[in-house]
Amino acid sequence: MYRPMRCTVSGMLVWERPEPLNRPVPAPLSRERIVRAAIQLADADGLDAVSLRKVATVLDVRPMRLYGYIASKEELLDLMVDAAHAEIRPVGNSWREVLRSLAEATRHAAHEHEWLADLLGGRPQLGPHALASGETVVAALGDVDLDAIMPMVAAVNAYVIGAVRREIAERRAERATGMDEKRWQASLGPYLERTFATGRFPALATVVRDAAHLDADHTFRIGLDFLLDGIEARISR
Amino acid sequence: MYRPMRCTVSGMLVWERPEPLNRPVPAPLSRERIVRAAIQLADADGLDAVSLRKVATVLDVRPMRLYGYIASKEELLDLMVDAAHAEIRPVGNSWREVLRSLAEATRHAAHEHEWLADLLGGRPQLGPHALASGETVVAALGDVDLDAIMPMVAAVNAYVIGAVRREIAERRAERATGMDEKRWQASLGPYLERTFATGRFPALATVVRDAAHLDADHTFRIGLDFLLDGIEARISR
DNA sequence: ATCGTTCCGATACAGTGTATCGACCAGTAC
DNA sequence: GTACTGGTCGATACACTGTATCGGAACGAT
Repeated sequence: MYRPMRCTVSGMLVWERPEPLNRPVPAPLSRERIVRAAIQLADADGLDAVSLRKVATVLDVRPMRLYGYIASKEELLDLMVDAAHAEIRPVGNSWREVLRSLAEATRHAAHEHEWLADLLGGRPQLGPHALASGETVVAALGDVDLDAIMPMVAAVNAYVIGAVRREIAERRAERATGMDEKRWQASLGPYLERTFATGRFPALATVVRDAAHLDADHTFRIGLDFLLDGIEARISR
Repeated sequence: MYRPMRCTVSGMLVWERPEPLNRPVPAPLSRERIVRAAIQLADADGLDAVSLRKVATVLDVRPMRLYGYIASKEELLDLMVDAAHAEIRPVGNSWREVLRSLAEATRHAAHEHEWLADLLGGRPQLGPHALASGETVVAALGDVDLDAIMPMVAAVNAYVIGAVRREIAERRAERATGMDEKRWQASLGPYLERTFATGRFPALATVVRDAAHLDADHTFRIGLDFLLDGIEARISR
């Protein structure tokens, strides 16, 4: 930017040298661009692929430049999580609809950004978009007893975080083994089979072998229904 | 070990040289010792303090030695989590007692090993101790409909994971700010106050300011009660 | 004694987050 | 025009990470 044009490469005068084509004024840096670049990397190759150097490279900038906008990598991760919260917009008329919508929207966001599962619940979420989600939910719970609101929302959030984490963890495990051998029987099936064959976990073996296996959607919704039913029972008491 | 004793340091003959004092045969390496060392580091300084080099140093061993016992750092973390599951021994006679015990025991373990909160739910837990916990729980649920067991346990586990994560995250935030300024009003209180003063989150502000604030124990138990109530309603239907 | 074979672990590599500080800039005074 | 100054920016450096590689030592067989 401040650098003087001392680049008379190969002796050509300015008049002969063609205008540099693809060197428009690089869009000025901003937290938003940084976070977008980081999210793009994380979406593509997972959270481990997010390094300040790679982010800087994507933005065609030197790494230390980023420290003008964020104080540490952790802050960048916080910003990423808050950006994800921008996509979580619960809707609904009753408290039950809103809480269910909150849960589904969070799960949906984690499906689109698997790295979110690694970050959710890891640090307090106080960014503007997270607070906006909270505001929407709480506002829709206007007819609920004031002291009951926090516990309700906290419980639903806790359930969602745990459920989504396990879901994503399993999805990754299946991808890691199942990609190689079509069915995820590859290494987990046999391993469990062998382990159960030892007879040390008879009850567990029975459940895993004989009980109905629900898919991820149903499992999530059943747990959520448990919770919402329990909440309903308590607040209408 | 195989190295010949070529260390006639300073020319003293064997007869004059004192026996090396604190060099007993180093207890033979084992996964258990490695995991214990890793847990010791994590308990003391958090998960980030666990590096293969530091673990090796604690065991007075060269880093690459560890790869004879584990294939990657990730495996070490898996072993740590399974070791933690050894301390999770749910008890109880009814399904409700057992599930509550499972939840409380998991929470207790995470309080003693905060790093557990970072790892819980991050990967499928299939180690022997984790399976043993599962076996205990499932065995105590013998009188419950077979197809209902998995969803029940999964829901409780999901809730616990999310609740514990948030709890530990908040505890850390309080420690980080509160240690410096006695009360955690240090930076969060004022920040929230300022944010709410903008009037953009009126409903949230009302709840945070006017609603009763429960402590961590109550919050956890209330959410758990919601869930258990909901489960009870469904299975006795 | 010599040759394979095996396996251990020192070294090396490619990468990380970030502290430091020299270089360079605009602005001011003369 | 020149000299100085105050402040900012980012190249370099540092300490550290997980792990691939492969020279060489140890051992069994010939």
